[in-house]
Amino acid sequence: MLEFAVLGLLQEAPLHGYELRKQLGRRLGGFRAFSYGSLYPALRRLVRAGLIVEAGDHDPAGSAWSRRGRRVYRITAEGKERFAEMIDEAGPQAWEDGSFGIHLAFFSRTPAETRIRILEGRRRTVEERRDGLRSVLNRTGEQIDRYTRELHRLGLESSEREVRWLNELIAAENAARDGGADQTIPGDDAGTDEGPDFRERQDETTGGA
Amino acid sequence: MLEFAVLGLLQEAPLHGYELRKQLGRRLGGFRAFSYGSLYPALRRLVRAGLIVEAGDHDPAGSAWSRRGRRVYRITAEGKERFAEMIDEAGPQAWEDGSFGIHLAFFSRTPAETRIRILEGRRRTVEERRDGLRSVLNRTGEQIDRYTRELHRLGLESSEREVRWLNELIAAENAARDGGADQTIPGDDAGTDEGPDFRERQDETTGGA
DNA sequence: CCCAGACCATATCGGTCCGATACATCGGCG
DNA sequence: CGCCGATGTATCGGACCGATATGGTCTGGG
Repeated sequence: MLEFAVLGLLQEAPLHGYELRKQLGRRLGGFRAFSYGSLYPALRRLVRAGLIVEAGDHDPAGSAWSRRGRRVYRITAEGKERFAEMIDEAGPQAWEDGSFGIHLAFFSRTPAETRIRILEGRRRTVEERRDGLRSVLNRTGEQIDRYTRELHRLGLESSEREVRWLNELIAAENAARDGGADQTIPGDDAGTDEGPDFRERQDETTGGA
Repeated sequence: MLEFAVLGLLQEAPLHGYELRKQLGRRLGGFRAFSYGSLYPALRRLVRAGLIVEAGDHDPAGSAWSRRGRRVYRITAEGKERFAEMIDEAGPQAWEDGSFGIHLAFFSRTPAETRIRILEGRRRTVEERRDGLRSVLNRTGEQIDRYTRELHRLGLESSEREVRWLNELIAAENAARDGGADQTIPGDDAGTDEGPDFRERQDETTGGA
């Protein structure tokens, strides 16, 4: 997953580790974060696989200095190929929370068809969770712990909200496909849906910013 | 974290690995899940540390059979002690998403004082994330990717929602402390708090699907 | 009656990722 | 001038996941 994200970012500009991590954190909006303990080994793996190369130190921002010790990486042709493959391989794991966010963060490099496939897969996942929670909350009159119940309630609201959000995105994708290059989200008529709010699942971690 | 959860669950009843995992998943409402690859080694660790012991196979449900091969664990006195200590040690990591959910799932075994400390810590964490996202969304007119932006929007809404949820819980804790044994969530007036805090409390049901 | 398929149950292995930490350099600020 | 905070690379131990292996037991259908 990290490797996928790195490949995606390097496609836009050559970067060094430190910067890569910051950008990634920003891009994912705290949805997921990666530590150096993951990043540096990943970079080495990617170099070994020939998907990226260590480039000379061109400071991309054109700043005056060229710090010693920093290693700037650039994506190779094989890297771009591999990235495209990975998008295409987008399977069930892609709708499982962590991967979903990362895929979404690189959606502009993803064919529309795949985008919809991923969004719908994610929706299915979240709907299942939502239904499970809903039935648990409805079923039991009073056998479960109050705090557990609150956790369920938060989870349910989150799922409902996320489904709604996904419906908006899916509708926008369809509209864009049919209509043309429209970028705005339609008024709403994702319909069929309910209330407020979302929430992610496990993980999440902090985030930069 | 897993060890904490196991200790918490075994405090209610002796269980074997498989059942432990199911209960844990239910209890956390999908908020977090643990795999056998984590669970079994954890159980061995806990046994080695003397916090739990392998008990004879009393089928707790009183079912007729007593499956061969299953290993039922019971918490020891040291285990209970350790669990209490762990609750007390609840530090910053406890408001970081994963741990928060687990702590909350065992809140009924947590002293009210600690409960509030954890809830407020979590609120602080979420508020920071929320504010970060909010400023990112406000600041940039049009420099970031549409999908990234959507991710941010979802994150922001969930943070806002969670802060509100936390405020309800905190208010309930305070009310319970002042008032008495009241279990219901009061109208609301966490006071001193940020912005728009109205909220309808309708019972969802959401009809549909 | 027997076998298939679903669920119960324990266990291990390889791998990803986190958290802490170490160690340098650089730019300011008092 | 000395210290601090950000920049930057790197490693190590450990937690946890996902796939997989290996069996046992229950249920039901032909």
